[in-house]
Amino acid sequence: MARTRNSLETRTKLLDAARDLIRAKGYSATTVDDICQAAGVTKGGFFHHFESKDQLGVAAAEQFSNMAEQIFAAAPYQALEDPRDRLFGYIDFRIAMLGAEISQYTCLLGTMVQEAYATHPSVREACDAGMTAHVRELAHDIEDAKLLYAPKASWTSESVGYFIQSVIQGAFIFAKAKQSPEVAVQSMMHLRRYLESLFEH
Amino acid sequence: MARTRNSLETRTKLLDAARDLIRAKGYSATTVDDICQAAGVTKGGFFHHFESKDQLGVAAAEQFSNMAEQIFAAAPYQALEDPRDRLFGYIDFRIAMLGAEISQYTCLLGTMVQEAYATHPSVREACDAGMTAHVRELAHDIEDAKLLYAPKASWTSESVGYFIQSVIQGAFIFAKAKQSPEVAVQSMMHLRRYLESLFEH
DNA sequence: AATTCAGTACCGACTAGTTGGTATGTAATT
DNA sequence: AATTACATACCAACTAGTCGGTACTGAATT
Repeated sequence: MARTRNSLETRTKLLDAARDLIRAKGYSATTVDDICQAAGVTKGGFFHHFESKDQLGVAAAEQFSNMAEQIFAAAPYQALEDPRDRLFGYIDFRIAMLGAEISQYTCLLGTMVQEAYATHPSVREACDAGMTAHVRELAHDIEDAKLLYAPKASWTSESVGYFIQSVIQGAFIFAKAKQSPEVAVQSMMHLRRYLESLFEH
Repeated sequence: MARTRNSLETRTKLLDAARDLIRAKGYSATTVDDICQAAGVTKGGFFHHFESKDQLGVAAAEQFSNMAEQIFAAAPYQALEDPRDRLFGYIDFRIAMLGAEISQYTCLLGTMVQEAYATHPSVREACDAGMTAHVRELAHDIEDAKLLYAPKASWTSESVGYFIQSVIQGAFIFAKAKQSPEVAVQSMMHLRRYLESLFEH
């Protein structure tokens, strides 16, 4: 394997491997050796790029957050002019994602923070930062939609953003438990109905 | 240390220790030695009661499920006559629970299944069974409330039951990420508002 | 009532394999 | 020549699980 000696490429390979393995097995059960093998790198290479396993966890959370931002920024619904339409576009987009493999649509941050919140502070913080950033992004459209369709409503757009993410995270748990996205899809449909009720008049 | 030589008591101690440790650190990060130490039992004692760590995981899930059933069966809202009132009683009860310590209100099943779904089939199954049983219990009241207040609605009570649990599970993730139940409370308030909209006329 | 004895509950030292991390070497790039 | 980007070999601590042994129990036998 006369691999091109490309630092960034190796780092990315390690982060991608970590993302996939942690999504499937969790943070603790994923070993550094697992990640190295999946990325085709040796231990020495791993610790050249990351000081510790925890630091890799933080970096993986950051990379996942960036990847998510790009995916949603590039999604077709962003072209819609009405903020309410963009919001429903987001929900429908996430429902459509449930058609892929479980390992493709679950959230690395939600998975990691469950295990790490009490024992790996830096990882917890990185997961929180990533999820909060995503909610903030969403909250823009919610706020704009509120001004147009529900200016007098008592709820805050931020809380609606967190509610949406809670439903999605919870739906992932059931998709994993049932090994099928069916329940998750139905939950997201309920979520959609609720959002419709918030913006009707 | 009263050397009570009581099989059931020792087993319960092990299961209680497992429940608390796994809720805090996750399934993989919780070692058999951890559990033994917390329960005041040696390794020999542990493996006298459980064939393997996985089997303990299954037993812990079952015990947690039973404990939950008892708690909700004994909750004050069960005395209400109107099924819709009981449903809102359940939601309010769960919101009130968020006032306790994080480690007291999070769900062992949701925590375990995230890590175990792909790698520990027996644990995944036990978690699924426990969560499904809880939804089924909830769905009774939802069904009765539907017959009274929304007989023509197109949604199924089962799907509403799963939706409720999804919100709750997702709320736990944010409580862990933020180390505060604030967001979780607000999400459950949104959930309550949605349920109100389902049963109004 | 005392003795036997089989079974249960538990102990703690041990093992084979795994863990995150390190120390050192070396070929490629700058 | 110096630095970077890895590879290899290694380690101390930890991992789930084993195994021979011990203490206690309760029922049957004496």
